[in-house]
Amino acid sequence: MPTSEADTFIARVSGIQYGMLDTLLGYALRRTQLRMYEDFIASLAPWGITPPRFSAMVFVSLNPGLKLTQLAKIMGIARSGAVILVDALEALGYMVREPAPEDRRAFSLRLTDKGAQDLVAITAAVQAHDARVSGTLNKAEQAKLKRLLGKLSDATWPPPPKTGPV
Amino acid sequence: MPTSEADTFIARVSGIQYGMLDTLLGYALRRTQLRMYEDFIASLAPWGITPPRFSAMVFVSLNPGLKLTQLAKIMGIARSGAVILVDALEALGYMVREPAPEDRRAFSLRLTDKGAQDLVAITAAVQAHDARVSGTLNKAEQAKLKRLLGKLSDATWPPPPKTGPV
DNA sequence: TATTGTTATACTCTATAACTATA
DNA sequence: TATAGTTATAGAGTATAACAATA
Repeated sequence: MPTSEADTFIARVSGIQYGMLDTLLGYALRRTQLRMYEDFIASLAPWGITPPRFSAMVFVSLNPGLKLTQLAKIMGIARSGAVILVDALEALGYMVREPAPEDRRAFSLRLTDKGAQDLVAITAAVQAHDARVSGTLNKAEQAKLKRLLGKLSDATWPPPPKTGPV
Repeated sequence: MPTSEADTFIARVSGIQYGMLDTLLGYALRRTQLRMYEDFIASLAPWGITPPRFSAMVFVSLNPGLKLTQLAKIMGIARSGAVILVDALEALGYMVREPAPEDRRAFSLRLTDKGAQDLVAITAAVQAHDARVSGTLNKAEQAKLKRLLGKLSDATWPPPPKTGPV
């Protein structure tokens, strides 16, 4: 959420030269994502839900019995990060660790009843947020944008060259 | 850059249900931006340049005499963040604070000779990174994607509703 | 030996608030 | 009084590394 001194939203400032920044896909992506992330936080503040927490709830909801290590892998974070994430969702009363029957080292994750119930409203709020922001574009544009982002993020990219300063 | 245990890149895991996450613009944006940010860091590692540092160098280069407070506003960060950013660029020998003639409280920022020189190579590396990643899409798709992102991020969004848990 | 979850620790990036010197 | 830059401090979020229990 915007705060007193610093707006996380990178508003365009008139009279300032942006130069080649305006030609970069990465800069456009960064501006958009930063602003949308901020709107997500503001929209979900009543539930204490952040984007990673929401993703974790959805994954556990649709893939019950998920282990911490699997969740970490799916979300692209370290296991220690998954521990903290699950701790937070447990503290919110949304998730629990249960002993895994087949592996006494591991825990199976599942949503609590409260978690499953609240996830309905949370999901609706997330969808409303996403639709409200997307509403700036028409339906065809929204579909096009999602398709292009999906194509870009799922593609194999050539590795960065090993070059550097002379 | 990918590390031993945790890939920051959120790779899609087969056999996992993603549910409505795959319908969200925000999720697609997050996945793409995270991966591209990581590629930027890897590509610019030889110079110690991160996306915010690059932006700051470009802004100061094109808008010489910029004050710290202005830089903070342009970049959407707090003044204390701008201090740290400029400190880092000063430590790299790329930027200096100069007394502002018209206001003895303020500093004018400018690039050092080294900063201006290296910015040429750095800019080329950034453009190469951006083009390499964008190369997954054809030229028309790249243009379309940038246009849609620009339209989305520059638009005025309706504010989040004040609703919450019952 | 390898893996699971955990803890300890640290680093980055961001923020707020209080301070100082000017305006 | 208000503003520019600074400093102190803290809170997310991320990481690595080492550990105990179990495979």
